[in-house]
Amino acid sequence: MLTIEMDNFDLGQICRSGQCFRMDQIGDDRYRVIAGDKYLELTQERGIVNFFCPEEDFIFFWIRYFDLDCDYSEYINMINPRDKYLTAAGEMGSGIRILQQDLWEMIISFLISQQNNITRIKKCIENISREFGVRKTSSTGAEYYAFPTAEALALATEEQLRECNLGYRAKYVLDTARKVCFGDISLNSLHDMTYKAARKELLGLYGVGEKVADCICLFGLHQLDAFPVDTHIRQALDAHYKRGFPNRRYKGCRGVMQQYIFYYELMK
DNA sequence: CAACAGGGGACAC
DNA sequence: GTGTCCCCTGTT
Repeated sequence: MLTIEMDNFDLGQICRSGQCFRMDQIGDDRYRVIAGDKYLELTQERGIVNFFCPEEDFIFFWIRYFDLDCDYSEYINMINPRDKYLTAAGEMGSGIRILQQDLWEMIISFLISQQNNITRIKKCIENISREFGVRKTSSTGAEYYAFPTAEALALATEEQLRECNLGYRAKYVLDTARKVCFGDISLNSLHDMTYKAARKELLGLYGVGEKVADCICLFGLHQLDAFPVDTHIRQALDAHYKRGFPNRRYKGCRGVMQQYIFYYELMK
């Protein structure tokens, strides 16, 4: 077990913010995360966070995953004090982090997310992981299924994916898995692109529209300027930013502000 | 039982 | 850019 003390870090907020569909609260202060083929349980009391994993995984995986090298008070302090709405949102979600999740996992997860609610998205992802992912045992002895690889999903049939409750999204997932396998799109190269270029590339995938592309950029490529606009954000923007969101001021971290707004709308 | 909405997107005009 | 269909599933 590893213990750290961390500011602007709240597992409950991160969990509820809904960026990770495989993060769950499993006890009063205890959470579980499955990311790629990795498993982690962790607890938090105030600023003290306990990671139940080998030190190696913490250093080479979870630090990056939870963006622990980044001081989020800098984002909070960037908020215009005269913007009462965003100030309140930042206070409510001050412990949120933009997780650095796996690109492939984000592409599939947000393909599934369209016209869908979080409970069902989670079920769908557990279903495809159970069907097509590798069964593993964590260092703490927990059994879980890794997120399925592109190769595994490319070999699936649309019917099998529909049985995982994906509905009409099954064909999107299948098409994308095959494109990745055949090299029609290089996931590695997306990491080297600008936000604009990566977004454009992602929009070429069947089933990926602007909102989904921005979610993938934000959570899978850590492009912090990506600003996904869903129905909730749309309503918030219409209500509080009738002359448009101050994009100039928050250039480079618009996605962080989006998360504060999204969480605030969810929780207030 | 029917209606409806849930973190959209494709496609045709 | 607007409208229409998609036709999924859980909830009301």
